[in-house]
Amino acid sequence: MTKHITIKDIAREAGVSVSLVSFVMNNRIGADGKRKYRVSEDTRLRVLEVARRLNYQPNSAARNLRQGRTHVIGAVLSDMSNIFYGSIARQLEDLAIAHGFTLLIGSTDEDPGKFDSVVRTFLEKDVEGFIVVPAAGCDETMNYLQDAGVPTVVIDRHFPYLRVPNVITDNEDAMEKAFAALLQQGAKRIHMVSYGMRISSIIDRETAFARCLRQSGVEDPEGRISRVSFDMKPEEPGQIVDRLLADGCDGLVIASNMPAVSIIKALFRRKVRIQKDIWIVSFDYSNVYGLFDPAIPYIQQPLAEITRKASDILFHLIELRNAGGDIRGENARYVYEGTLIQE
Amino acid sequence: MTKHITIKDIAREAGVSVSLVSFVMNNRIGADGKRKYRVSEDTRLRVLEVARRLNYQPNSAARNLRQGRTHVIGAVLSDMSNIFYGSIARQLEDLAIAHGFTLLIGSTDEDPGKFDSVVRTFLEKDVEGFIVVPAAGCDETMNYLQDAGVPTVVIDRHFPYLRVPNVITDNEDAMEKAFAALLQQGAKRIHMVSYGMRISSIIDRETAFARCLRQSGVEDPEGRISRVSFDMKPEEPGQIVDRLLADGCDGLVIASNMPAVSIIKALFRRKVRIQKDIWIVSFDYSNVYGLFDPAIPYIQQPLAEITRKASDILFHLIELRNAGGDIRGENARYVYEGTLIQE
DNA sequence: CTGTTAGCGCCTTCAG
DNA sequence: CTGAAGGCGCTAACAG
Repeated sequence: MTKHITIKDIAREAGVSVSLVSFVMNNRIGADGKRKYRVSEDTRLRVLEVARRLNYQPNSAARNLRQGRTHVIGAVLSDMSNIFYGSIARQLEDLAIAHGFTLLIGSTDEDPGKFDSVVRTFLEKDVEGFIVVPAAGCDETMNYLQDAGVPTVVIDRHFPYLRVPNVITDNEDAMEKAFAALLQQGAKRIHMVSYGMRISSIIDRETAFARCLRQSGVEDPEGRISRVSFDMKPEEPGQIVDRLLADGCDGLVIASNMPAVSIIKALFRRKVRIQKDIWIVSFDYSNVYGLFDPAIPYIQQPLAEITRKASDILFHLIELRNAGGDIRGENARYVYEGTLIQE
Repeated sequence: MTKHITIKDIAREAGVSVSLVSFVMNNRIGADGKRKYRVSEDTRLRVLEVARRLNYQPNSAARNLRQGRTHVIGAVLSDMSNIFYGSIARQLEDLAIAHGFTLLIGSTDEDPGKFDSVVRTFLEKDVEGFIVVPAAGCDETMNYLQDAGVPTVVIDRHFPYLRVPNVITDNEDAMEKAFAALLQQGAKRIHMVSYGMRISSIIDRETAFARCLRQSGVEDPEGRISRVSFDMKPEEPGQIVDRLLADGCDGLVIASNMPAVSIIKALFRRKVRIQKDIWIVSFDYSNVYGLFDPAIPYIQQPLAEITRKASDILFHLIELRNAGGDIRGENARYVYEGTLIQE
């Protein structure tokens, strides 16, 4: 059992008072270039020396209690074992560190119940703010965060009735790019494989897809959209592929990387020649796209920009709030363009 | 700025003392089926009602300070945007929640400097224990954790000189299985692509590979091992593949999923027919393996068992330590078998 | 069954 | 430039 060293121990050892130790430890240089506290160089060095010798570790619980701050933020994501969210988590981690914060990460599995429980847990840990990917049906929790004035930024999706800052990709525009790529390949009978989840990113992609189809003279776009569930059952991809093939589909947009992998495998097993018998364009990176000739193009979201912007906003809100401001009402929306990539 | 409700507010509102409120909030039922504190049902309900009405949120900083516990553990991993570690992180998250803990996750990028800085940050946040994937060269930090008696479990790798509990896959055995699969396919000239990092998992796989080769009559196994760096440069895979092909390689073990994807892509671009001109067996899951016929077999590590065992041990150590025990010296080692999977 | 009280470690005014 | 002292919110003796 390690006995924890406190500033008291240091004070005794250095022959000064606890407050002096505290002064030394927090002697940041203010905006005016002057030090916050005036301590003689002599005692400063002595205290520092003792602290190092005793291997002093400040107790954050005490500091948190005293200052009402934790320097922790929370990221509430869909599932960090999915590479898309794993990358987001990783980038947010680096950004948090750069701002002197620590990042808590929670997965919701697109379940509003889990979403709520992650948020409550993090709130109990006194996170100072959130970056969230809201699950479908989590309105109540989001409203709570908004009403409570907890600094929160929504990414990846938008929430029409929610007045919080929002950073996303322009999904309708992205779909138009994907669709155009298929047309250019000469695809005549284009289908889409989407998610059943009613979240804005997916809905926007579907909306744009339907519009594109109509512009190509298709009257019933809905008949060209197949949907898989988030926790994909093993038989789903095969069933969908059979339906697509029966309909003579020769061009396919897939709305996300997870279903893309499954659909591509199902096609592969049926000996369908990908990028020959059927042209595919997908959303979000997967390492399988490069294994075809030509490679499967995909829409790349500017995750670096998105995470960057989101964390900038969040840290700004946190500052604002700590300065006593009311942040409710801050609800700017930032939309970035996706890029069609072909490896 | 939300005014925080404290037990004091509740006490005033409910007309009782703060301690009674505290009793009510912490009135867990002990192992003996009896409550820890005796509070009349009447006041209990009244307090609970007021707490709910005022939307009371306990202040964890104060609680942490008082009890010296945070109910937070840290996972120090290589890079959570890699699916292998992302899955581990995700499973550890669920296990932590199940034990009433919250998980902090940090990435090291296999850099001992980052490793150290993540550990220090988490220590400052008063984590109660660690599950770590040690980077090569992080001995100093690990020694510190060991000496300080911080509950720590090492996974994925082992550290010969370190006396902390360890949960890993039997990598030598796994390599034997992988090698046997290649022999069975009739491969005559077998190579290995490995990582340059000197971490035990990789070393063990290389050792077993060399042994297998020698048993097949190859005198210079080292000449059959190519190594890529962790932050793989774009040209590396192509250069390695060219070397393999020049040597007439017809069987290949790849020591990890990340290089596997790159090597497979490089072979693909050179029109080498995978599982025909050259047989591949890999380690750890990737979704590209299933896109070949037959699928590329791979060694699957029992991550669920490993994370489960590791967290069981960790929570046990934490309990022990909180009961005043000295946990230094606990250094059991648990080794699980990998499985050769072919989709 | 209920109330009083003493800190947990730290920061920060207020005096000297 | 330095020291003393109060208190952040909560828990756990200790009294009643």
